Amino acid sequence: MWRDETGRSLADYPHPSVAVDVALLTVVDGTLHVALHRREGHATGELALPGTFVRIDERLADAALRALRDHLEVTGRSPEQLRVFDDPHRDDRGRVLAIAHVDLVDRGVLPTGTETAAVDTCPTLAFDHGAMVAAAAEHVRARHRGSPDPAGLLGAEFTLAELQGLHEAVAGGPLPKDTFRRHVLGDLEPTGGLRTGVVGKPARLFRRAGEPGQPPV
Amino acid sequence: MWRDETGRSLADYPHPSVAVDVALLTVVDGTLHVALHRREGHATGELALPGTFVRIDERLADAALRALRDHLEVTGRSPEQLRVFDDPHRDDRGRVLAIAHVDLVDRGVLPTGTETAAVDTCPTLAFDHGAMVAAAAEHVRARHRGSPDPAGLLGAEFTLAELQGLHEAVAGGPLPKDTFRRHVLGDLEPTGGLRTGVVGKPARLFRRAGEPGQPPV
DNA sequence: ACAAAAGTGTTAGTGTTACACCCATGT
DNA sequence: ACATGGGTGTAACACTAACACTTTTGT
Repeated sequence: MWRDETGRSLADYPHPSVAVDVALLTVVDGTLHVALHRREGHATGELALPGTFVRIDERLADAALRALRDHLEVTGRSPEQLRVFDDPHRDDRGRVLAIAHVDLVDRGVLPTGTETAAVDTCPTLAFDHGAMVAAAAEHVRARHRGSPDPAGLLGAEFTLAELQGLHEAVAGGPLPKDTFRRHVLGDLEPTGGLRTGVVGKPARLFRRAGEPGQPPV
Repeated sequence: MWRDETGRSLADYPHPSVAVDVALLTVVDGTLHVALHRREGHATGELALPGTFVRIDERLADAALRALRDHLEVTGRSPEQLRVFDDPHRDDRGRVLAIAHVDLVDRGVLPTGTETAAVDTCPTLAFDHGAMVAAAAEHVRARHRGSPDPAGLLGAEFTLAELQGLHEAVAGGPLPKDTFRRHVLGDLEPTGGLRTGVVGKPARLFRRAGEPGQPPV
């Protein structure tokens, strides 16, 4: 264990606690929602993002996964770091830095009954979690403007209509059909399959370019 | 002071220390450089970014300013948060999370004799500071692709040639003159002044649109 | 036959790139 | 006069947005 010239280790100096919070976004009824839970312990009953304190030997990503597991019973995702929230009074238990994370998942990975709220009409949340939700929504919206289904919600194969539905839900409004198709087509390749069975012309299936599927001959 | 049900405060739980590090970028000889210093105390003699531990009641921005003042004698800037570096073994004194920051300043604000290194051919640095420099360079390059002189290095008035020189230094390569002018012209307004005295046609002076100068009648 | 959904042709407008050239000044 | 650096005209090309249309299915 390292000691400084006065014999103290790093932990002997007073320093902020560190928490992670995760804005787990999902699409419900065609609009972007965030998964919430009701706090127990401190601030009992308030709606909040799943979060936890970072243990001394834990990576941020692992702490974020632990928060999702403990508060929402969700596993196996990979939240992305957003930024640090550092208002000295954001938590009245003491000085706590919070590192906000985001991820976007299919509704199916949330246990039935999980509480969610639309990101654009979010109720008051504990701490500064409202600001985190806003930052998270802005983040995923920016990513979805740049590439088709960056979070891989749709699985390996999907139709252009399914993809457009997802992007409209994320963006929070309708997108023009023809422009949207031509915009994303460059990043997709047809699998050759068709989605059939419903009324209307069968839709071609696509996958993101450069993914498994048939490897090139 | 808040206590949990076992009578402990937050500080009684073992938790990571938190540091800030600042990649202070500047332009030297037409290329993007980063200001460095030689460490004293732990890791004596190694080249590193200016950094410091965050005090328990201090905001990240204030800690970053303190690091700049103590290690580089630079004051009055406003570094921007980049992201958290959290490898558990990045500091052999114990568990230390580092929140990297960036800023871009005129060479003139650095005391003469300040050590700098070109970001693209950076020597080995202490901790994971090499990765921070790479992230910082990518960040300012992205910002400079989007708007003219976002850091305000050039002051209130400048010619298009001066602006282009700055952007070429940041980008790390030449930019086509005519395209560059037309690209930035939408975000600038002419002040009416001319830069004269040197050989060649006098250059018009510009300012960023929506800044002091003459207020509209 | 008809509704529903997929998919395309076309056009107008806008932005990008690069070539070439003209303009105003100091020496 | 001429070198130096500032500034612009123009044409090819690509991208975007919107309209209207054709195609292929289930009922």
